[in-house]
Amino acid sequence: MGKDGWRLTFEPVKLLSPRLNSSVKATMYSSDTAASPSSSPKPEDKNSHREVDFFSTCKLDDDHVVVKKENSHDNELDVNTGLHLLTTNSDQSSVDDGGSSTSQEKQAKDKLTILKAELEKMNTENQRLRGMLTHVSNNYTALQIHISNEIHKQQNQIVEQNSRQLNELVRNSNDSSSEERTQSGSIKLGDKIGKRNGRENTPDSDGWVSNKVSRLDTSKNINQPNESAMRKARVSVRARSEAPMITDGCQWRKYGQKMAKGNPCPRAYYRCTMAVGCSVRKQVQRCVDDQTILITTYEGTHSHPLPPAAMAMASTTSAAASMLLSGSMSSADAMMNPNILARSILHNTSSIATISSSAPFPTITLDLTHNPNQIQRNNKSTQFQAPHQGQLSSQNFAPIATMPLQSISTNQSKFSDLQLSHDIESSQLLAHNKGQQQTSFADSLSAATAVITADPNFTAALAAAITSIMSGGNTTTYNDSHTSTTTNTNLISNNHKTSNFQGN
DNA sequence: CGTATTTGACCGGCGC
DNA sequence: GCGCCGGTCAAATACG
Repeated sequence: MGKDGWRLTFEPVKLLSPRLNSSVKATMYSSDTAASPSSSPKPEDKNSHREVDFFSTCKLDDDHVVVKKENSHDNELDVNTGLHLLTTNSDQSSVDDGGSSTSQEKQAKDKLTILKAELEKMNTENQRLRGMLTHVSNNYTALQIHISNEIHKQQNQIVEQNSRQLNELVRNSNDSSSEERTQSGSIKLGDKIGKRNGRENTPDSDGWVSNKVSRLDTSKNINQPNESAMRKARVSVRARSEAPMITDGCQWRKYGQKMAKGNPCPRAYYRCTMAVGCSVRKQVQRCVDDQTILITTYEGTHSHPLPPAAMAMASTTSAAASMLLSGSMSSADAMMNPNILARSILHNTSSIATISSSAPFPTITLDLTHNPNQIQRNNKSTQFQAPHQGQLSSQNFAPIATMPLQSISTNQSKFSDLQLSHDIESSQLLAHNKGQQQTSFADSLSAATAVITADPNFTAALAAAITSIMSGGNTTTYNDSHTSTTTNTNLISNNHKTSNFQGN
């Protein structure tokens, strides 16, 4: 919008001061006639109708039509924020008008009042925009998930169709004596596919790991050789924290704890309790190498609105999971090309985000334990981040998707907040302020996830990594277990209806 | 007393 | 077939 537009739409702000109404209106009209070449007022009445035309031709929305209605307080809330750029000019014109009739002190008071009102309006507008941003962010995430699911559904249909066509070919090629037997076999295979698909789409399917995958499925379906290995994407977050669990804005209920092999620290299992049917679960475990590092592994997609505090983490995990799933990378491909992505991306960067190619679950790891200085210092060698327990050795854990160094540098000021270095952590521990520490971490994490998700380089790096894997592998397989990503589950028992917010 | 957590039992996958 | 392991369930317990 041009400068003229700003001035013209800003004029209603002056209506805050009734005393200035007449002069302001005069200014507005003069501005209208003099400085709106793009607008084309309809040649009707030159006063009242002209005002209507002015707003309409400035492409203002309904809110601004309201502004036109009356110079009441409602108007004050609907002023375009971009117009503040001309506040000085407009104020000067107002002051000039007033200066001719009142003292300068009164002018200053009026000006102060106007500025205060404008400040309030800006705050209001800021909050409104913030709300809109949250809303748009929510919609974006939901849309992304929906698109991903639709793609998977379509691919699933293609797989099923191809399977049936293959069976028909086999049946037709056989002689009449064996036709019946082959046909029954085809039906069985089709039934299996259908049953599997049906189960994946039913609410009963487990949104978590689904260890109860049928053996028949994995052994008989030639199109899905790695189904059991591609159940679901996980997003793992590594961060330094003394707290037993990081604060991510969601409500969790602990439902189990196990001693995992190779780690003296127990692994805790949590499920989201913000909604009854929410399938999101997470595992929390301390790193075996450095027990100050807390590894939180998320899986699933929230089926309910999230508070702003939880949006950052949820957006990050769901986006990362969607990206992983849309890659449709077979585990075998990844295992055979453990470093292909590392080679395909920048060599001289340290890992901020890593994708685990190890079976059984595609896992993306966001490492928040290194400060940017360390990252840049160590950029010579691709630093391996200790994998989540159960993610095998470094040979199998390929640090493949890395944030470009330039991106890190660009966002260094932001990342300096999120990279919880030892120094910061130690000072916080010395302060014995655990709550403050966790709040700081939550803020840092929010900032981190916001930066990560907003950074196109990060997305591009992940996309390039996945594309590289897909193009590098000989087989492009689709695993319909992806559809379970957003499938809700009823496994959560009814006695879990209440929850305790665990934000420390 | 209601709710959350703990913890042993159970289940399924997987390797040998 | 057996044992190991990860994940989940659910009764027991703790807690406010």
